[in-house]
This record gives sequence, C-alpha cells and structure tokens, in this order.
Amino acid sequence: MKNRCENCIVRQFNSLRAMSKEELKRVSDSKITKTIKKGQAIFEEGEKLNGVFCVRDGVSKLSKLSANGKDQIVKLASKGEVMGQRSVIAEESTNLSAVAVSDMEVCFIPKEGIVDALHKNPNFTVEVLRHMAHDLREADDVIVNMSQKTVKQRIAEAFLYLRDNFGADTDGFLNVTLSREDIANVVGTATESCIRIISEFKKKEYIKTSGKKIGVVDEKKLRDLVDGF
Amino acid sequence: MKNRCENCIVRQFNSLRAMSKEELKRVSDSKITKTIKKGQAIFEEGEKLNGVFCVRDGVSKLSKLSANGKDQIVKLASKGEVMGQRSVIAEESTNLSAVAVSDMEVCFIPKEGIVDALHKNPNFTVEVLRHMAHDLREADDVIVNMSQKTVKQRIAEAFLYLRDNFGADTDGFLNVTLSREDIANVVGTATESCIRIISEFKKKEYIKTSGKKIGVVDEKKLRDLVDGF
DNA sequence: GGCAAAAAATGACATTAATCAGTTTTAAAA
DNA sequence: TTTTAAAACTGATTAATGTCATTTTTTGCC
Repeated sequence: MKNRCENCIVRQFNSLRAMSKEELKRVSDSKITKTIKKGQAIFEEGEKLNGVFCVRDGVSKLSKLSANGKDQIVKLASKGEVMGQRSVIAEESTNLSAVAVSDMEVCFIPKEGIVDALHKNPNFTVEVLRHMAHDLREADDVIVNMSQKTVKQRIAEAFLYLRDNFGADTDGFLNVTLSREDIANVVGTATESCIRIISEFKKKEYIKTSGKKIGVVDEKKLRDLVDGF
Repeated sequence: MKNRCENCIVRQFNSLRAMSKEELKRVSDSKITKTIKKGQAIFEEGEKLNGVFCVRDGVSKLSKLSANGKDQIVKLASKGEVMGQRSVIAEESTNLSAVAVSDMEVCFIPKEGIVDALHKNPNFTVEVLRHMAHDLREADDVIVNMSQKTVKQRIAEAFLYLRDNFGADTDGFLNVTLSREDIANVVGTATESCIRIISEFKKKEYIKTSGKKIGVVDEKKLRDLVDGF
C-alpha cells in the first residue's frame, strides 16, 4: 500500500500532525480508504461511530435534521478536515449527518488508535483541544450571525465564505457547487427565499451564475451588505 | 485561607476534578477569589485572558456584540462552570464578554497552572476535551434552533431551559432572573417582540410573573409549542 | 416619600421571509 | 432520443417579526 498517512499531505491541516511516528504508523495500518459518490451518506445522525473520517478529497456537508423536517447544514468539511471526532471523544452518538456534496475520498480511522493517542500523547491531545476550541469559537460566530443578520446578509456572507475557504476557478466560479436547497440549508432559510435573493444578487451584478455554478463578482458590495453598509 | 480548591464543592462539576492533588494545590495557591456585583463585567470581548474564571456562586451571561449593536447571549454560566478556557487554550483573545447577571463569587485561576496541567496530565486534558466536545454539540443544537424555530418557540424553550438548568424556588419562580432585554438577547429577537410573547404566554397561562420573576405554569403546553405541537 | 431614570408594556405600521401554487428549465433514466 | 423526475424559478398571499413612538410601571436614590 502506498497511501501511508505519514506521507499524506492532508495531515498538514489537522491534529494528526501532532502524533508520534509510531502512533501514526498504527493509524496508517488500521485505516481504510473509501471512495464516496456525490450524494452518498458517510454517516447519519444518531449513529455510533467507531472511528473518525479524514477527508482526502471532495467536500461533505455536516447537517442536522430539525423538528420541522428541514436539514440545517452546520459545517462543510473539505480536504484535511476530520469528521466525527466529537462523537468519538465524547463517546456519544453523532449529532450530525455527513453527506458528500461532491465525489469524495475519505479515510476511516478506527477509534482505538485515536483514543489511545489521546491518553498517551499530551501534545496530540492539546492539539485536538486547540482545534476544538477554535471550532467552538466559530460556532459562536455562527450563532450570532443566525440570530442577528437578515437572510440576505447571511447569503452574501455564505458566498464570501465559500470563496475564501474553498476557492474559485480561473473564471471566478466557486469550487464548491451547492444546490439552491443546500445553500438555503446553510443559511437557514426557505429554498424559495434563497433563490429569490440569488436572482436579485445576479440582477445587481454582485454575483454571476453559469448553470449551478456561482461566482463572486462584486466582493465589496457583498461585504458592505454583510456589514450593514 | 480556608477556601482551598481541594475542598471546593464546585470542582465536582468541572474538569478540575481530573487534576492531581499536586496540580490542584498549585492552582489553589495561585487563585484569587473575587466578588462581583450584579451588572459588573468580568471580562470583555477582545481581551487577552491570563487565566480562567471558575464560578462559585451566581450567574454570568456570556455574550458577543453583533454588527447592529445588539448583544447576543451565547451561554449562561453558573456554579461550577469555567469561563475563558477557550481563550486560554487557543491562545487567542476572548470572543465573548462576561457580565454578572446576579451577584457572584468567582475564582480567577492564572493560566500557568492550567496550561501546565494540560501538557502533563493527559487525564485532565481528555476531561477538558470531553467537556468541550459536549459544548460544541450544544452549540450545534443552538444553531439549528436559531435558524429553524420561531421566536415564540425559542422563548418557550428558553423558559424550560432556565428552569431545568437553574431550577425554581418553592413558588415555582425561576432562580435566574433576567431582564426582558436579556431574554430577548438569549433568543435573538427584539426586546419588544420578546415582551409581547411573554404577555401572550401569561395570558394563556403557560407562565406566571411576579415583578421580574417568571415561573413555568404549563410545562406541557410550552413543550408542545417548542416541538411544533 | 418623592423624584428621576430605567425597564416594561402597548399600539400602529413597515419590512422580511415563509408558504402555496404553479411554470420553466435542467438533468437523468429508459 | 424521448420521457420523466428533479431542480430552479416566479408570482401572489399570508404570517412573523422588527421598528418607532408613546405610555405605564418599576426601581434606585436623595
């Protein structure tokens, strides 16, 4: 097998880089690489996870079903991100579902290697902790945005976020392509409202579209809108 | 000094219980106990914290100022909770302000003792990690509630939450007393809307009020409302 | 106890966003 | 290619919530 974690570029981006050589070797020996097709589920809300998933390629949406039957997308995970760690660490079933938004390649890492390293390698644990502290801070920001910003502001922000975090191609179109429904589920609004606002942004030339693809055209205008002028 | 952390009942509720005798002794020797008056700030958004605050008595609101000038209350911390750990762990300035909602007694624990234990005592680190994983999960739930539930549902839920987490006195009134503005800032709505809904709940006899105090009267009705009937 | 200031409450109105119903477009399958 | 289903879009309407203005009540203070 040539795909050793030790050589995996993706490790740069997550807490695994704080593991010792031996720990990483063990992880590498026990991991299973999977190919996931767009639209396929990686795990579902309520499941007990026996390990974590490390994203090598592609993007996954992490969402939670609300009482009214709508999915709320809480996070988008891409290259380097580890999914399911919360569940493994807290020894609870997951509170989120993970579904591929594009074709993906992920590595499943059985929890034993992770849990063991957590108890034996303080550097690794602190690294994971740091990462989680950061996630928590981001979650606070999301809460504030959700409750204090209008749908229009949240959609504008989402486009800027997507571009800054996942990049754009040479023509300026976002690398991640989400359906209108998914965008609506990210910002927490009705699909129709989302579509209407996208049309409006397009008419005002804040963004451009080509099929499902969306591109940021006028960053400043979008930014001003987010900040309330 | 008689207030040793080793004997502090509050420790039961937080990660400090995973510290070794020696570590705890050190923390106890370096801590400073403070009395905070209702309305007073403990720390402000953007500050660099040199330690964490352990709540011995009273309740504090943790909030974040949004672009439109409104405070969003992200969490209420009471007996046993540790505030500011995220900032210390991630070595970033705080993203939240902490203001006393009632008269409080808190212990300030300089970060050195904490950081040291994090690097040397894996049990402690894992305990902190577990706690944070739990907080993150809760934050996800808040995000979903904020975006998918109506203001009415969120207010109903807030009352149930306050009663379940902070209790009620013998007359059935909540132990934590928040101003209408604070309640509005917890659920993320305008103060007037909040007041209107409180009046409605009172008229329908879901809750009762006495001055600022609020009591849950019809738990089932509130619960049904939260769950969408 | 009386005064000033803050908090709570209410009404009228404007705005935002959800819902329902339907059409057009796109993508996928037979 | 044709057919069908899903996704994107549009319009009309309704419901929820925010805003502004004003009054009433409560609270802290001298």
